[in-house]
Amino acid sequence: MERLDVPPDVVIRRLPLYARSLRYLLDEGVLSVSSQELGERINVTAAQIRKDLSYFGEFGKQGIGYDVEKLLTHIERILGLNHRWPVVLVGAGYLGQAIARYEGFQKQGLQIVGLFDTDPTKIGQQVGDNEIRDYAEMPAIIEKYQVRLSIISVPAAHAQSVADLLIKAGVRAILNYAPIILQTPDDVWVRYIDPVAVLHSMTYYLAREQS
Amino acid sequence: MERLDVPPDVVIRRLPLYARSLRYLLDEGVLSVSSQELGERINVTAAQIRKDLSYFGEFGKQGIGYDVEKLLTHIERILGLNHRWPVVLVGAGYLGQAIARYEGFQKQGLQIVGLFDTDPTKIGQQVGDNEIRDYAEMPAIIEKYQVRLSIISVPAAHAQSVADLLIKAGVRAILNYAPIILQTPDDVWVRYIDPVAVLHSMTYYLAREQS
DNA sequence: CTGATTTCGTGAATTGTAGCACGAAGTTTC
DNA sequence: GAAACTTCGTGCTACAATTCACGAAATCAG
Repeated sequence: MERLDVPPDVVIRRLPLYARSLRYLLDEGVLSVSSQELGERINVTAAQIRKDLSYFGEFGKQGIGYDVEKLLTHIERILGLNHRWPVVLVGAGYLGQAIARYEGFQKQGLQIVGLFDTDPTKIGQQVGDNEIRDYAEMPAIIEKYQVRLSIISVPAAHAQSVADLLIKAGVRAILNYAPIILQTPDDVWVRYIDPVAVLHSMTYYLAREQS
Repeated sequence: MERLDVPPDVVIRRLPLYARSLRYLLDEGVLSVSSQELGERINVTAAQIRKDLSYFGEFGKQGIGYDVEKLLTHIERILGLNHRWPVVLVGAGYLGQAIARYEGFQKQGLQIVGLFDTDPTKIGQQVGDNEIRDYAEMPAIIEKYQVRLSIISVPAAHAQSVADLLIKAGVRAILNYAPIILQTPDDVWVRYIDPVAVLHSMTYYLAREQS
C-alpha cells in the first residue's frame, strides 16, 4: 500500500545521502543491499531507511533487500536528478572559485552556467569552464538557461542584496555560504553552509570534555 | 529557577546563530534586543529563543529584553568561545586553500595552526599565514598546540584514512567536507558540510513546483 | 517440500521538539 | 503612583520524528 502522507523535509534531506551511498555501492559492483547494511554505511538505523523510503513506494524485497541500481534510479527520479540542473554562482573570491572548480557539482547533475562578481579586475577572467561576469548579465543568463538554483559566496554584507537580485531574476532556491540569515519570500527555498557555526557548536562539547 | 535538563543538540546548534546575530547588533550599536526582534532576524520564533536560553540561565529582563553585550558574552562562554581554538586543516586543494584564507575563522576564535597535504609539489608552499606541510608532521603539531578540532577537505577516497590519522593523534572533533560518512569512535564528534546533498534536497522541491 | 532464516513495510509506542499562553517583573505614561 | 504596556521564563500541550516489533514475503538448506 502506498503512503499518501507528504514526506517531511528531514526525509528529503536524507535522500541525497542514500543516493550517494548507493552510487558508491554501484561503483563497487554491489548488486543488492539491505536496509541494515546501507544504514551502517551512513550511520542511520535500518528502520529509518525503510520508513523513509516507504513515503515514496515499495522498493525492496523481503529476504533480499534492495536492488542497488533500481533503488538509486528511483531516488534520483524522486529528487528530480534525472536531468541536469543549471546553477548560477555569485561571488568569485577564493571560495567561489573553489566551488566553480569543484567537479563534484558537474558530476552530480549540477551545471554552473554563470559565475558572477562585482570586482572589475576579475570580470572576464576564466575559472575552470566559466568566465567571471558582471552582475548586469545575471538576469539574461538566468532567463536563457531557466535557472532556478543558485549559490551565494559573497561577503555577508552583500548577500541579502544578491539574494534580492537573484530572486527578482527568477531563482527559486539559494544555497548561501555567507554568514547571515537571508530574508526571502515564502516560495523561495534557502539553505545555509555555515562551517563557523558548526565548529562553534562542536566547541561546546569540547569545552565540557575532561573537566 | 535554573533548568537542570541537559540541553539538546538542536539547541546547541542554534546558539552560534544567536551569537552571530548579537555580534552584528553590537556592531550596529544596539544595546538591547527582545526575543521577538532577535527572532525576526534569524527566522526563529521568540518562544524558541527564550526556551533555548532558559537551558543555561536567566539572561533577560521583563519589559526590556536582553542586554546585547551581556547575552553575547554569556553565549560565547557557554560555547567555550572565551578562548581561541587551534584547528588543523587537512587537504590543500582549491577548497582547502580557500578555507585557509578565509578570515572568518580567525576572527571567530578559530586559529588554523596546521595545513596538510600529501602532494609533494605543494608541500612548503605558503597559503595565507600557513605553510603546507606533510602528513608526517601532523602528530607533532597536534601535540604541540593541543589541537582537538579539525577540518577535512581531501577527496572522498582519502577522508576516512585522514580521519583515522587525526583521531589517533588526539583530535576529538572533525568538520568533514568530503562527500562520505566517516566511521569514528563514539567520543569523536563529526559534522558534515555537504553542498551537493543540500542542493539535491532542494531539487526535490523545485522539481515539484509548477507541475 | 519443509523449516529456518532473512528482510521488508508499517501500525503502534516512544522519544524529542516547538509553540502557546500566562504569571511575574519590569517600564512608561500621565 | 496607578494603569497600561512590554517582555521574560516556563509548565503544559500539540506536533513531529524515530524506533520498536511483528506479520508477510522471499530465499536457502538439506
